[in-house]
Amino acid sequence: MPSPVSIKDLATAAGVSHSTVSRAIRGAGRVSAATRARILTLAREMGYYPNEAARSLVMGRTKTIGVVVTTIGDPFVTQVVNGIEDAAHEAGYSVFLSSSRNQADREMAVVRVFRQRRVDAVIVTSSRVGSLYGDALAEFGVPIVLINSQHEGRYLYSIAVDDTQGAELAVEHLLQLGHRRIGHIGSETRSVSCKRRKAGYRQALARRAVTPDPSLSVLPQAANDLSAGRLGLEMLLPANPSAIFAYNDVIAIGALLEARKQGIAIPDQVSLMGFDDIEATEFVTPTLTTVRQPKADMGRAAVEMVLALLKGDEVSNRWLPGELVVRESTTACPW
Amino acid sequence: MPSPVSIKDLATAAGVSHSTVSRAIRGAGRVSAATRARILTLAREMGYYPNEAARSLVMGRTKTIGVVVTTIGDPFVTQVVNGIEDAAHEAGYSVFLSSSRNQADREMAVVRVFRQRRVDAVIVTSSRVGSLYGDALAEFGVPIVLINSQHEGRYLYSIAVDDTQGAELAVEHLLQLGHRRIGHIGSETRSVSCKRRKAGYRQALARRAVTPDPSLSVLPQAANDLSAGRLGLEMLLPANPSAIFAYNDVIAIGALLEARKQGIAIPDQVSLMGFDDIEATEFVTPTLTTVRQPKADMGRAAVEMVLALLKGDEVSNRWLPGELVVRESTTACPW
DNA sequence: CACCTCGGTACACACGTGTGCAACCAAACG
DNA sequence: CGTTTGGTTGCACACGTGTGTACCGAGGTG
Repeated sequence: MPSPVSIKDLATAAGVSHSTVSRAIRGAGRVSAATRARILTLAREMGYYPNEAARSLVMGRTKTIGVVVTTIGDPFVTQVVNGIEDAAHEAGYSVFLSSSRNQADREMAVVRVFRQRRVDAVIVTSSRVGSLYGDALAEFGVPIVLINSQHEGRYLYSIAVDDTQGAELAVEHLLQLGHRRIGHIGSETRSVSCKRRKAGYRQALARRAVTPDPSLSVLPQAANDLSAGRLGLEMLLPANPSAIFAYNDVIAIGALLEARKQGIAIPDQVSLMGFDDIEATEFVTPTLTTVRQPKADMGRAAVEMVLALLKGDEVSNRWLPGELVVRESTTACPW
Repeated sequence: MPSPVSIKDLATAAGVSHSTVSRAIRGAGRVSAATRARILTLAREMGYYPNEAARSLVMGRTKTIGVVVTTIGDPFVTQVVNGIEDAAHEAGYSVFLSSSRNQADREMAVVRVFRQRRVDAVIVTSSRVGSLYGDALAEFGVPIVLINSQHEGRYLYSIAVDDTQGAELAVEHLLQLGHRRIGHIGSETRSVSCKRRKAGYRQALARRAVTPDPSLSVLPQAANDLSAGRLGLEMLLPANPSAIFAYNDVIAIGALLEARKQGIAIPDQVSLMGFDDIEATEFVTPTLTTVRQPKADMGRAAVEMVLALLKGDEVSNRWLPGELVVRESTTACPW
């Protein structure tokens, strides 16, 4: 286990002072081309890699972004992190990944670790960002960007999908297929974005002068998983919808499974749409029509925002548009 | 943007030297209980968080693990990273996440970054670990643990699922259901584990004295995705199997979709199994019987191995057992 | 020739923390 | 009271890197 070669080792080997080496490596400063070339080849030969810890210490920055996720298992989070990592890598930043599991103690621990590590910025995906947690983050004093957060704060910046526009897109698609009795299954656990998607649903109906039927809009009391979709479908059936727009894909898939169980043909009897475009939409039968969230783009946008904030630029929150993805679960209204 | 409070600020505030503060914080060393308590409460009040970069510099370790994945999008990788992050967090380590995307230049860049950051160890998930890449990693001089790698090296440590045992489990399940003509769809792109699973398939058959039919074992020339499964099913149909064991879940789902397209009822006409237990197995219809890889456990095991290696312990490679998960896609042989 | 300029280099300090060693102090002991 | 002892604390250095400043030599100019 040979200890890594330091800038001093390199300096002695090259017969110069360590400061000359530093300038040669960084490319900045007045170093003769000859010396510079000699140092660079020597560095390669000796396998010199500048110690980022030391560099961070003197520069007062770590070139590091802390990313908090509730759980990496969430297929949505996964793609966002993908985009974050990609953009961070390009900008020369590294990513610390930590999951909070929605546990208060874990959240506090993550903040503490990030403070100790002196991350230059923090990106939080899909979290509630409880008040306690948010305060701790804000007091931290580094740029914080939230992605699809349920939190609306003054000192926090955010990137999110345009829930209203996305929902309008979805419902407009159903309207164009001739549907008029369009049901909506909401989500209790994600109230902010749920409210926005419901607003989009209403606006799309209003634009076509379809009077909304309250019995066509349900809010199952269940966790944000398949069961909410199953329950939602049951609640919706008495209202006799020809199409259903679910809050998200998981709920839509839950409704799909329940429909199959009850012998309801999708899309022949009822058209069905979700929101998010998770991977599983392609695995179910029929494949699920949905509104794609530009997940990787949202991750990239978060990094861009972080970089702008670090540069001291003024930035404002961004809402990225959703994109309609038509698959097999929607078809013309049979009536 | 107040710059973070340093150990010196705390020392002046407490009226002691910074070394006393250091000892008080770390708990080690001879400091009177009174002074210690005073410093600790003061630290809390002033919001002091020890700078890990400085600590790393003087301690010669970073309490950091570099994790390389091909892509975070892979649902398998996701769960492994989950386990890694969890175990690392418990041990006081932080995780640098980087994706290589199976691109040589990215792989080299990742190694370079990890060297600069002086990570204490590296964990690599599901990679080919090309020779170039592997050499660069080995020269790095820190413990390296591979998870489900296709690479067999002398200086590299590894954690993997027991492919042979898992495949035996799968085929034994089908045999118990009365199947005798059991087909197998392999994967070209992951030759090492594919070979092992095929061996397990053969051994299970041999134990029940079922003579293997070569036409029941196919190796579609396709990427490791749904299309391989579709192609595999087509290749297998002429051999008239009553059950199929696919190399993994994605391939099995591909076969499932193709079967539906061709009007073949699963499981009534043909039983179907995968391997891995990815999330989508619960979303397809029928839900997919499979062999679960203990993904999170594999991640945790990798961290344990890393910690042992850092302690200087002798360690040996580990194969974790797969676990049979029976769902709807398998049933008794109809013949 | 003296002076100035400018490119190249070294010296010294700083960043924040851990730690060996010496110094100090109080108490106990002779 | 002097000495020893043991527990607290400070001093100084180290870790690896960036950078302001000074030094030095060469070349140009008056």
